[in-house]
Amino acid sequence: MLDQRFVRNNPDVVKQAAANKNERVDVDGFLDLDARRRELLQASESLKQRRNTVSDEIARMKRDGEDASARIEEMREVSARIKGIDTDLAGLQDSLQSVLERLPNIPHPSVPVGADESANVEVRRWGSTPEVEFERKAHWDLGEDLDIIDFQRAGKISGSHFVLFKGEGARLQRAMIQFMLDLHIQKHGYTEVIPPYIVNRQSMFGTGQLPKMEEDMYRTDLDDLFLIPTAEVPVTNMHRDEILSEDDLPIYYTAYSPCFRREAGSYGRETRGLIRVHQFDKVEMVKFVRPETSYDELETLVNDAEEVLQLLNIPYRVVSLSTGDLSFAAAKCYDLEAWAPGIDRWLEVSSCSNFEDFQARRSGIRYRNKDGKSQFVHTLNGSGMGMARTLIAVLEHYQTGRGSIRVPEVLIPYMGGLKEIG
RNA sequence: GGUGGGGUGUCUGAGUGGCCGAAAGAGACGGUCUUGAAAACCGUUGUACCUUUGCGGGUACCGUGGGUUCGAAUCCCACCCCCACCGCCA
Repeated sequence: MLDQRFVRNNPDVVKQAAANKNERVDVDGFLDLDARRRELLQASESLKQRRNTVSDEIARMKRDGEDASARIEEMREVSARIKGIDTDLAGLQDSLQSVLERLPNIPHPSVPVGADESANVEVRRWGSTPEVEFERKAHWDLGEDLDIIDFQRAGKISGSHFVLFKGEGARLQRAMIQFMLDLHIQKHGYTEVIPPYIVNRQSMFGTGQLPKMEEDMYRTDLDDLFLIPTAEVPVTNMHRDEILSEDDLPIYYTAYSPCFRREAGSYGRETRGLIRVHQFDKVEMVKFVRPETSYDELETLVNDAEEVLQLLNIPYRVVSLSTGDLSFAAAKCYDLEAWAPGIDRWLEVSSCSNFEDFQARRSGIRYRNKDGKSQFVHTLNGSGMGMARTLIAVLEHYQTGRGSIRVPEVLIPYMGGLKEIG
């Protein structure tokens, strides 16, 4: 959420930011409501001041045994007027709030301006795919041939775009999760958490999924709870409505969780196999930091994510998302795209974002600085990595001419010494 | 699901209709003392919003939302959350 006063004083900045993010917002309507609100507020507050003064007077008169009935009668009227104004005011506040919570975050000046992903800028590239003398298979064929991924039965159990991993496929996935968590905990200094995977409405609002993305999430109607689309939600909300001490910062958390996404209306493009599924596993990293450090923290966050791919020896590129591709809450975002040689394309396997104080303001995450003043922290998060797609890259990259999959060096200990699948 | 207890500021915790934005303690910050530190003592210390060029002025906030009242942290209603016990399920 943006600061209301900031919107009032910088309407053009907000409009431009929204336009660059392809969001339709009614900033002028907001300014209108905002002006009317202040007018009513002043009226209400000066009446309340009068009421408070006279109420004190009434109290005094009663103590002194004087007759206060005339004043009481007068205040009865004043209170009625206040009530009327406050009702209107509450309506205005609601409208104002709903505009405000739909205003997207302002992109950082370093973010390339552009309509969509075609304006994204490649920042760097790492690794290479060795030439092979055989035709590489796509992961869906590898998965079926080796009997480690079962799309058919997943469809029967749950529906299309669900997956079932089996045998060494399941173990490989678990090994990757374990490896990533250990890396972030031991080498990068993150604290592991296992959060709830089902969260309430307020948590979804805090990180910015609501109100915009309600259609994209699974909800339990009876309790009005949501299945998390990413561990970012529960982990960021750990410190909702808290005031942290400056000494606590920065805070780094990493969490494994399954992620649930309805992906309403997003099919049609190539989404076969594991590319876009309703449930996948992910290791997430979340940071709470002092504002002045957040862009440096973003860089190290990306580096932490990159190291996963480097250790897996998967070629990838780092892309700075353009304004049009940037999510609602993000001020800046780098995607990590791994190369999948079987399907011959780059796959987004990680997204690392700085939200600045956008999420913190929505969810009341502050810290007390050295001067004793409380202010909003900056929050960041990044995947390290998203499992299904990273698995695609591993399968397609490590396949052999014999149809088997070599186990990446770093995963062998996590696979009980197994060096090859199939 | 039932019964009982409870949600107050950064924290602990008092307060049951007006003099309560709220005692007390802790913490934090500043000072005195000290070679330095600790202790002791003194002082300061909530947030948001409106208004003002500034000094300042004002309003609201005691889980959330309503209600009663001239006036609510305090009384009434509903809801949410936490704790304990019981029931049910694993």
